[in-house]
Amino acid sequence: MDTTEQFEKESALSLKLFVVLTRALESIEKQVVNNIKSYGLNLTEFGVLELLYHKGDQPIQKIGQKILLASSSITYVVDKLEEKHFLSRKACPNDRRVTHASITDEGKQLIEEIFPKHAEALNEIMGGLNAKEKELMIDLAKKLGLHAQGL
Amino acid sequence: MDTTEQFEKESALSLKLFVVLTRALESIEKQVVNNIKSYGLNLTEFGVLELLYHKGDQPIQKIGQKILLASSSITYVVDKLEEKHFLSRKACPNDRRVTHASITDEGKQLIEEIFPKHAEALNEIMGGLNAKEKELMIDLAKKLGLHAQGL
DNA sequence: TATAATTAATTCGAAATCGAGATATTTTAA
DNA sequence: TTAAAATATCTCGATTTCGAATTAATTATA
Repeated sequence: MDTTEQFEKESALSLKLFVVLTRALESIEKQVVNNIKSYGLNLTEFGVLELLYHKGDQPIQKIGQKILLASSSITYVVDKLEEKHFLSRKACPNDRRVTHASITDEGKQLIEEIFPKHAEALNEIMGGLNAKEKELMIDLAKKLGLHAQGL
Repeated sequence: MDTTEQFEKESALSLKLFVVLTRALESIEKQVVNNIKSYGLNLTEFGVLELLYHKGDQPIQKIGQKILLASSSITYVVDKLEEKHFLSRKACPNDRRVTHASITDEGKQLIEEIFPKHAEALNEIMGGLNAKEKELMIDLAKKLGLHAQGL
């Protein structure tokens, strides 16, 4: 096989991988969203609350980095969660440009209720793979993500 | 290891897989979107055009099934593409409920220009994995997606 | 120190997506 | 054969996300 052919084959694989991954994640997310929306949250809101619950108070801008969301979008999501009383904004004493988002007791209570069910549902949704395969896929996804991120 | 412990471990893996996959695909899509938007298309529009180019005319509703989009959203996307003269609607002679979407010459020209570059870019974006790993991941993603879809 | 560059959060308008409901047509079944 | 159920598309209003521009505060630099 010459180099051109080699390259064609590799490209076809990359394309295929992209399509298959996209479709798989669409199906998975559809399920997850369904589970979470019965608690009045969307996936982004859940992600933000979960982050605050497990990692503690965060500068608003840090949240955007972790959830991969534009700064204007975080403002919007934090507004929504604040309206629902699941988090509160707290001025940062060191740097007056910064606002911290902090999960409320009500928010904690919600996450403590949702999270185990979310984990269980996710486990069913991911039931197409066994433990070994999941570990394998985690490694592959990490490699893939790291490379793509660094471009 | 007892069954509870087993289950906890499996759940943790599922959770991790979900997070890692989501992050990876976010990074990948960000790159792909950047490449495509320089041609005035978003990812959905590109997907629709590409489908029509490679699979021929399609009933509007079929498009939604393949791209995983709500019927109201397809109407919107097809409107956009029609405005840009990349596709046209054609009444179905057999079933008057149905409208076919058909790629125009202008649309074909665009896809013929974009697609090779898209494939090449995607190949770089996916450069974190070698061919064997890609094949492996394709299989895993297929399994995962099929199972999630069937729930 | 004064000025310039950077950073954090917000506002605003536009785009993309959804779900519920409407309309037209076709298919099923009583 | 007619009435009921199903199907395809579209309209409409609401939600979520984005990018560009704005404001305020901090840090770097001349």
